[in-house]
Order: sequence, then C-alpha cells, then structure tokens
Amino acid sequence: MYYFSLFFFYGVIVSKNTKLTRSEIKRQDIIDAACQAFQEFGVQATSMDKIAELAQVSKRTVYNHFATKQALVVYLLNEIRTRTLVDVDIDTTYDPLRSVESKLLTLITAEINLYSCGHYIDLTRMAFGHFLYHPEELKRELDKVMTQETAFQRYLRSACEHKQLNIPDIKFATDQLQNLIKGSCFWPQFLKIEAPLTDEQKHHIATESAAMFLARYNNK
Amino acid sequence: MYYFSLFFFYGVIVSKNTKLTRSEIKRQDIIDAACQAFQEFGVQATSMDKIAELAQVSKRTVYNHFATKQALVVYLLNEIRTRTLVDVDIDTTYDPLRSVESKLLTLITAEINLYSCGHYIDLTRMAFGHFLYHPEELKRELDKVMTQETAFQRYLRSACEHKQLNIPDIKFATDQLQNLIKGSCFWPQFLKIEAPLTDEQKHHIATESAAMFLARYNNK
DNA sequence: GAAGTAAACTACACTCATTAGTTTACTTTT
DNA sequence: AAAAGTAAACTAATGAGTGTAGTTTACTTC
Repeated sequence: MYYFSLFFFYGVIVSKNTKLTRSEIKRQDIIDAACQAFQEFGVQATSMDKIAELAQVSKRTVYNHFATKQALVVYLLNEIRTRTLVDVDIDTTYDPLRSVESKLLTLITAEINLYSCGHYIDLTRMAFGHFLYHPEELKRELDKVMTQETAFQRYLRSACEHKQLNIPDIKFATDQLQNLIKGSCFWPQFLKIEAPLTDEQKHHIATESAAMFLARYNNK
Repeated sequence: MYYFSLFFFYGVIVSKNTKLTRSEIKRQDIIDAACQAFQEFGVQATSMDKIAELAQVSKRTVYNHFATKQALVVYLLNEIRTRTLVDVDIDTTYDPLRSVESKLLTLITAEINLYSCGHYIDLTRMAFGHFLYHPEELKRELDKVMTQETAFQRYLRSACEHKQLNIPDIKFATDQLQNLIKGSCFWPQFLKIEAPLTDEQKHHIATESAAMFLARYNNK
C-alpha cells in the first residue's frame, strides 16, 4: 500500500516515492491519532489508551514508538514549530513599479491565509493548551521564532529606505499591523468562537488594515 | 475576626460590615484556594485534595460547600463573568469642549488598565483553560458579553453624530481599535510571555493607537 | 517458490499512582 | 443540641507505563 500523510512529512515522503514499511505506517497512524485527539480534547484529557484505540494499534506499539506520553507531545510540538516557521515567501524589497498599498495587500493576504489554514490554528491550539500552564517552556519556544525578522518588517524597512513610508519605530509598527490582522483573523478562530472567514471578509480586513496603516505611516 | 476578601464580594462584605461566621470564612478560603490553584495549574491539574490542603480545610468541608468539582468551577466562572462585565464607567457622549483625541485617550487608557489588572488576566486564563476544549460552552458565555455595546462603540457613535469622526462601520472600527490595544496589552500578558507593561509603555501604546485610529477616521 | 529469521505488532494482564467522591466516628462552634 | 468542622480510611475509576507469550511482516537464503 502506498501511503503518504497529507499532513506531516508529505514533502519528504512523496519525494521518497517508495513503499512505507508497516512500522512506518503504524507510526504515522499513531501520530495522526495523537494529533487529532490532542487538538480535540487537549493533551491532559487524552489517554495513551485512547490514542492506541484511535490509531487502531495496540497500546504497546504506541510505547514502542514513543517511550512516554511526554515524548509524543514533544515530538508533535516540534513538528508544529518547523511547520509554522515557514515565513511568507514573498519578495520583500521595495519595488518602484508597484504601489506600497498593493504590495502591503499582498503581504497581509498571505498572512491572513496562513492564519486561515486549519492546521495552523489546530496546532497552535494544541500547543497553547499544553503551554498555558508552562509559561517558561512557552517563552523558550517562542523566543526561537520571535528573533527572526518577519516579511512585514523587511518590506517596511525597505519602503522606508525608499522614502515611501515614514515609520519611526518599525518593530512597533509591524506589531500594530499584525495586531490589526490577528485580532480579526487569528484569535477568534483560535478560540473557535467565530466561523471561518469568507474570502470577502478576508479581503475586507486586508484592505481596511492596509488603509489604516497607510493613513498613519504613508509619507505624504 | 473581621475578614473580607480583597477579591470576591469585597463590595458586599465591606458594606455588610459584620463578623463572618466560621462557615463563611471557610467557604471563602476554599474559593480563594480554588481560584488560585485553578489559575496556576489549570482546572484539570488541580485535585480537590489539593484545594482542601491549600484552603487548610478538610476535604469534607470542601464537599459540604460545593457538591462536585464541576460546581466549584461553575461557581468561579460565574464570578468571572459578573466581574468582567463591569464596563468602563466613563461618560460616552461627545463633549464639544474636549478633543476627540483626548477623550479617546481616556477610553483607551481605561481599557489598558483593565487588561493590566492581574485579576482580569488570571481569571480569563482560568476561563480559557477550561473552555479551550469546550467551544460551545465558551461561545454561549461569550455571547452574553458580546451583545452589549462597549464604551468605545457608544462614544464613537456619538462623535460620528457630531461629525467629528467619519466611520462607515462603527462595529468594525471598534474591533480595529480594540485589536490594536489587545494585541499589545492583553494577549502577551494572557500567554505570560511578556512582563507587565510599565506606565510609559501603556502611554505609548495608548497614544499610538489613538494616532493610528484618528489618522484613518478623523473627519477632516 | 519454500523455509528461516529478526523485528515489529498484538492482546492482555499487571503494577502503581492519582483522584473524585463517600463514610465514619469524633470535636468544635454557635 | 444542632450545625459545621475534623481526620482518616475507604471505594471505584482512570491512566501511565511494563512484562509476556504468541503472531505477523518483510526480507533473506536456499
């Protein structure tokens, strides 16, 4: 049976393009089951027995692949980190042929789409559920992510250097822009209190966020 | 012994201004202990034995006051709701003698101070920890809060009516403003990934949020 | 293609710790 | 004396992790 997870590893597995051993399949089943259960019920409320049952695998097999529950959690969390680290892969240098507004819209839209990805939300939910009462750990993990400059920051700096924008504090302005977006596109989804956004809603939020940002920082 | 909780009931108890029975004291000890433990470790990770120990009360006494653990959680959560429902108590009609900017700053500052209150953060943390995997319940609770108009909304509407601001969608604009503030003042604190804000930081965020908002919506 | 082998899987019974909730026999407060 | 508190032992369930004896799979080797 040819099998490749649509979720983890799919780049790797597909390019490997080979049969998976039964062991690999089982392992993947365990990971998928754990991922799903952790997201749905939380780490605490998910027993190893439950995971084994969901994965249709004996409990012993779960323990053959992951020595402890903690090991399973840590494994999944690392997957999250590598997954969410993919920064928006867009050219971030100022282009005189293109309006700042248009470029900004592209960047914002990319960010919104990241937040709209079901996996992204589900995985951060799982991570936060785990870390909510382990703030030191959370901080350590986040620091790894925080230190890198975002696509926003790079572009804003570039546009400032070309005198298109006038931003005294680029880091602060980036946060403002991100807050405008996250407040509407990330947090409500994260708390599952709002239905997924339609394309029109996304577009509206993107244009309005850009409008407000430019109203403040456009160099006129 | 005269006793009044600095946390729950203090308005009530102080005005009652009378001796508390031992039973009432014990009950309060239990509530305080549960509140603290739930916030620190989460509901799941806090056992009734632990609460009894923290409250320096026998386990049976805990059960005399609260029939089940669930009952204790529900009780505390209701306290949260009534506590956080206190809206900013500021006059929200447009005053021609005062600049919109100044008034907005006052409102924003009040909002920031609410978020900066340790209790507010701790209690929402507890609530979210509990509700993160009970979205339907969360939604139901939030709906009770969401339906009421915020102080922001009332003032913005009033200022629009006096042609001081030009806001096509007041609800949306309110969200934008709130997102600007929450992104810096609430969420980082909520996740305990940022130290509490200094007064300077608060002031900076307040002025910058107002500046961006007015750059977009000021009627000039 | 048949037989052999090591690794991985299975079912299941087990230990040990924790936790929600109860019961009992006795003491303190009001 | 009634109401409320106490310590301590108890039940019943759950859940992490282990040990074991037997089975399946994949991959040789003949």
